[in-house]
Amino acid sequence: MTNAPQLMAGHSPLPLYVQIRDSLRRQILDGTYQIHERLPSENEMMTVFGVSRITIRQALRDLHNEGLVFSAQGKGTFVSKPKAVQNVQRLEGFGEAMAAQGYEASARVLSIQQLKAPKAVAAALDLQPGDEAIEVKRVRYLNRSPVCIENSYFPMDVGRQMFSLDLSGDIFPMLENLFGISLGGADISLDAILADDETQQYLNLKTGEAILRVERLTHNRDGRPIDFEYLCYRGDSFKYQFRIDRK
Amino acid sequence: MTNAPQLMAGHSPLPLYVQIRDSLRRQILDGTYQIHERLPSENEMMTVFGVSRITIRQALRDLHNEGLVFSAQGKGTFVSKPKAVQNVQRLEGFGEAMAAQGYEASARVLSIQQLKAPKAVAAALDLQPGDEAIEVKRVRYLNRSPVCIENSYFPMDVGRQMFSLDLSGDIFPMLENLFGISLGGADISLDAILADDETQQYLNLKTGEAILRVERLTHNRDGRPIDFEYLCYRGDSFKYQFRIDRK
DNA sequence: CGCCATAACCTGTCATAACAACCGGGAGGA
DNA sequence: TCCTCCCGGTTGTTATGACAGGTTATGGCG
Repeated sequence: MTNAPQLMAGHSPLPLYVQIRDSLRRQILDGTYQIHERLPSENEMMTVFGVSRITIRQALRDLHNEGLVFSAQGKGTFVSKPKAVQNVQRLEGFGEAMAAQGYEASARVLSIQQLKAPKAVAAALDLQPGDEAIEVKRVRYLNRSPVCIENSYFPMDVGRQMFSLDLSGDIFPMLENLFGISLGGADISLDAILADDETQQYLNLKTGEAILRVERLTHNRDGRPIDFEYLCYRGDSFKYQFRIDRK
Repeated sequence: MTNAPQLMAGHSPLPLYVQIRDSLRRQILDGTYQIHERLPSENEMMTVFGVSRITIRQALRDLHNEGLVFSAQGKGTFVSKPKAVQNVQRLEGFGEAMAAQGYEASARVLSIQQLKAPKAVAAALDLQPGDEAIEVKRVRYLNRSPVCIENSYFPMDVGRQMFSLDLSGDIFPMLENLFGISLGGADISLDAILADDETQQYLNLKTGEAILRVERLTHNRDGRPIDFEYLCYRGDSFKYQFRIDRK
């Protein structure tokens, strides 16, 4: 068979524009459409996929937001992007991101405890002063070398359930699948600091090395803060990459 | 007069959905609609603004991409945003970003010269090995304190014109307005390093301070690389913030 | 041959219409 | 009283049709 039609009409497991979007994305990523190559016009796609223009445009709009294509009025829609960086626009946990790039990622739990939330944590998680929270400390390994210390704080109703779970894997999929929390977005803040003693020790650092510190506050889809973390990465072995657009 | 209709029919200066989007954004930012408050339903907006549903949805879609609102099927569309961080999803130069937050930003040019592009620069700008490029070195000040050293590299056809310009302001608006380049997006990469001697000197640092290093490759709207920069920020006086979404 | 008008094609915007899926509450039955 | 079912409201998806405005190629005219 060919590459396109037969989008499974009938009762619709997935929206048509999702199927078309994913199909186009696959063809872009596997090189069927090369960089700067023109995609078929919206009209052509209408007949190829057998849907209306609005559906095609919805698929293209998503790809545009992902940075995979760009359009020029009067000319057409073209494949834009060269490479990897890409999907860091999407909220991913450390392990998810690394696995997607073929690294072997693991984690070791240092401690898990219930405590009175520090002021910054309480503010971030929208707690009252004096409220308690769950703290999870972990070390992250990449190819068996320690690269990151992770301090995560959860509100009680979320964190309570963690004492009985295996925390050596990724927490995001756990929140979504086991706890049924739909994650929405995250506010991220980065700066650079010098390693303190504890960090130095766990990351096998010499005195006075630079640390890339990430503060990440993750919300559920309704905007409620779910997870506030400090991530301290070895400056010499980790880069944080992403892509943004102008206007 | 009221706040809504009369969207200037006729020949259309701006698309309707842009006017509606901007109007809603203004009302969200000025507090007319509070956090987590439900916006009028799409049907109500249709009659209020006197346009069709597709136009309303296009406005809401943009606001959703900006992170200002979120929708729940069967319930409605709600104001999400917590606060500032927000618009860092947009590509902005240092001065633009700081001015938007009310800081006094300035820059001092250290040098501008034509040279053979270093290997990493050539790769980023898509140049042949041996090709020349223009290098601009500047120090960035915030409220009169130095906070950042900026090394920018431009391809010859873009950079050549810079020798005769005032480079103490922002370069992005210059590229757009004077050179007529439409900027598209940027790939950004962050890590942490220790200050070298030159950086220490220009940023008034003691020995061995942490530096937040940003590599930023900015493209025009067609995907051609235009500007490759290394930005070295004082770790103690600058944070890089942004927001990302899951799926 | 060169210039310009025009046609063909493309994306951008917008209207109208319909049905699906989901949420909340109220009515009605056990 | 409590549970269930249904209905009205809301967003999600999709079709069809139309016109505006930009780009490119073609072809005719000077």
